[in-house]
Amino acid sequence: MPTTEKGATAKRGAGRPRTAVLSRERIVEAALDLIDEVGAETFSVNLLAARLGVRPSSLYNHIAGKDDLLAAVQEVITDAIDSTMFETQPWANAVAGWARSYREAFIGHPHAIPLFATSPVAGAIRTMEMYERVVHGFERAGWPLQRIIPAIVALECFILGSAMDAVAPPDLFHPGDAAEHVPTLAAAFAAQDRGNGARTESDIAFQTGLAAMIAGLADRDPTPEQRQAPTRK
Amino acid sequence: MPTTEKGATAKRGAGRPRTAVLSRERIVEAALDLIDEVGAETFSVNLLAARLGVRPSSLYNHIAGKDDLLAAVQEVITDAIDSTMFETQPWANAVAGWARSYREAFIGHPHAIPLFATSPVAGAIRTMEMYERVVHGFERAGWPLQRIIPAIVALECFILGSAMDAVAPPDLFHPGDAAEHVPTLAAAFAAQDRGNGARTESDIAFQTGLAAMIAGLADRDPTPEQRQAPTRK
DNA sequence: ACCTGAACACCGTTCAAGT
DNA sequence: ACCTGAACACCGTTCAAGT
Repeated sequence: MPTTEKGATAKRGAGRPRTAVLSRERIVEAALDLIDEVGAETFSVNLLAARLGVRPSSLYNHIAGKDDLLAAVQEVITDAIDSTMFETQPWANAVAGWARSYREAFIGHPHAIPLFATSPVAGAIRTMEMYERVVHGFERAGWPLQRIIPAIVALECFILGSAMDAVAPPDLFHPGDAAEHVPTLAAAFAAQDRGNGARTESDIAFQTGLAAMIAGLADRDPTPEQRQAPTRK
Repeated sequence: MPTTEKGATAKRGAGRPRTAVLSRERIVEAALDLIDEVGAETFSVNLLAARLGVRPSSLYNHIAGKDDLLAAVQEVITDAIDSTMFETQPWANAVAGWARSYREAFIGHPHAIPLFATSPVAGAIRTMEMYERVVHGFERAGWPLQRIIPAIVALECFILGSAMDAVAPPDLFHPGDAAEHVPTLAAAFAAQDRGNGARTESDIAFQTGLAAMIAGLADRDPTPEQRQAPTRK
């Protein structure tokens, strides 16, 4: 309903309209909505144009092409990641909060994950600023400078992998008919800890892995802060 | 060179050839080769047909469609994952070896990772057998049954995320022109531990994260085996 | 400046017609 | 049974023509 403002339903003839019906912002917004609805592989420029009530060729007055459009969509998503906790909280808490926010930003747009996990962040200034805060948080916690980037990259690998997992069809590896051939797997599957509340299996695996990774990172490279205040219960 | 056997260069007329020029196996093999070469998004059925010296419609005598073809390609890749170490080695060593093999199987076919990370493994019997071995290895190491699946899922999230990272363009987050605005990030980037040998930044991040995760998992849920023989140096 | 409309070379898939 | 060839409804993109 937000796309209809004033008589956008009437057919437009050729030529420049009195007031522009498109803008880069409106296009990027609609693209993200469409990706969320139909998925990255179903998404197409033609489909987006139809959704905007416009000819496909019209979009090229505002975007350089599909790649340019997808890069803009990516920035919208990463803008939702909260990294301010690195300025206020102890290291382990900040990492945990940032990781959760990071994962949730991509879970909010599930279909976009495989689209962006491998594409570069060329010139995304706000994304850089996020990393600045994160690195600074590690530094203040006493981490030796040369080990910060590998630790952050490792965390991101886990976070993005977890976001993909959260989006995958549930019970991806359910033994099903083959249960007799793989009895131990079937038993572990049936017995698995599913938590007590609204947490999904993917949420539980994420918490398990995140806690393990933070503990392992802190343990392997202990800092004064970590030694005096181990945050795991 | 393995695709040319006997005069496959000559043009074929219409009608059934004396000996079949295609087979499901040959098609799947060629599809994986083509994905490796041109990437998942450039890959197309038409392109594959051209590579096989055949009309696109010919493929549909052997495959049900593109989805069926990609599922078959996926099984070829996962077959390369070695999980036998769970039958011979202590838990931490087995997990580390399996994880490395898992990551390498996907790194061997980089362009296939985003293609398969979210798609189901419907009826892939050999994949199930791998999980049977892995779960059994956890069980023998003393893991409580209900915690095994979440731990394995967490490991897989990290492994697949790491494989994607290994494939991404290097220095994805290099500050570049923005170095002045993000001085701490720039310093950490310049100082980062790049190892001494042929290891890439992605390899180092993987080893960092894997060691942390294994240590964290063992520490959080200690088993007799882990307590008596901590394998981290 | 910003939209339409026609065109281009693609894409995955179907199906009748050949042998 | 297994390939060709023509056809279908798509895809991303370009560009002249309108206003």
